Amino acid sequence: MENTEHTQSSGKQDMAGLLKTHGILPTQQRLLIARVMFGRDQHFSADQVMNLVNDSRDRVSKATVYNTLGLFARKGLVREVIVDPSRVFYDTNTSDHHHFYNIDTGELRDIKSTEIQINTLPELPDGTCAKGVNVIIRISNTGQQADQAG
Amino acid sequence: MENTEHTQSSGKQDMAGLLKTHGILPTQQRLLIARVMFGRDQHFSADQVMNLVNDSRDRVSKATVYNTLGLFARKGLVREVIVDPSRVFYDTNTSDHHHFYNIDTGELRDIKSTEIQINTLPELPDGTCAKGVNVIIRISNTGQQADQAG
DNA sequence: GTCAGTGCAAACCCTTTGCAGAAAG
DNA sequence: CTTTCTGCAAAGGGTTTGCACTGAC
Repeated sequence: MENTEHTQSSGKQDMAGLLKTHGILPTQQRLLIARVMFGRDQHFSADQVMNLVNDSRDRVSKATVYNTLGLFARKGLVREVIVDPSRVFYDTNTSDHHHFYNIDTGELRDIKSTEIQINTLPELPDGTCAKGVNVIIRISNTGQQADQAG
Repeated sequence: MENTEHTQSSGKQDMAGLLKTHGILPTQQRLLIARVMFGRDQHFSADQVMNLVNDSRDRVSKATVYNTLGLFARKGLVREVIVDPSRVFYDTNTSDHHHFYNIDTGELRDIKSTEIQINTLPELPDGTCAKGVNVIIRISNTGQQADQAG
């Protein structure tokens, strides 16, 4: 595979390269979605991506947004983040890191992997291998009271 | 088959007490659900609870199962575990601990809090307080290969 | 007797799917 | 020209809701 460095600044060409690098055929819709996601904030629900893409003059159908996000995740371009039972978030940061999840606002925020140091990891169940360690720190806005102490 | 007369007096009282302790009115259906959950394995989807409850001669409607699980979670009797976008798990173990999640089988398994030692925790965003730290180690059965190559 | 809880089915919401037409190579 | 992708709308599956009935106190 060609090494197409993605400088994140100029756009269309780099994105096409980025997609190809990940084994993804860079169609028009996929480029739109990729450009929208890699150009801004880094956590998106499918719905947010839908809105961002369709704010511009171009448009992509809902089915294609879902299919594309699933494809990106499978190919390692983005990472799925499961913190909310009602929707999946997609994170353009695929490096090793963790998350704050604000249960009041739904905001998702990165924690650098260097900011959480895990000393001991348990031994894995027999016949399994680790696919990833996710730390989620659920936070809420001070002053508000949840039902349960965590 | 199963002995459906086992908890007529003693189990019922304990469960009723447990519910009351958590500020939950111990109705018949809630007792059934609590008895099913606290009597076996410790991670349940709503659907599993539904099946377990309705295996016996008694029955509880789907709406009541969902409402009850939500109530139990809000009252701190069980803990919601969010690891799978397609369903919520309820954990009868509310003490501080973490989870293995087998992405192949969907199996959820406890990790004692003593088995994971976290050295450094990041500082919280302004105006927020921590509601819980969840560590999820996603595992898969050895030999199987995920899609993510590039 | 009063008020909360329950059951049913329909509503909801996010996500996936089937298929015909369009685009990519 | 062949294969893959896209769009639409409908289906799916877990969860929630509205309302009349039942049960708890």
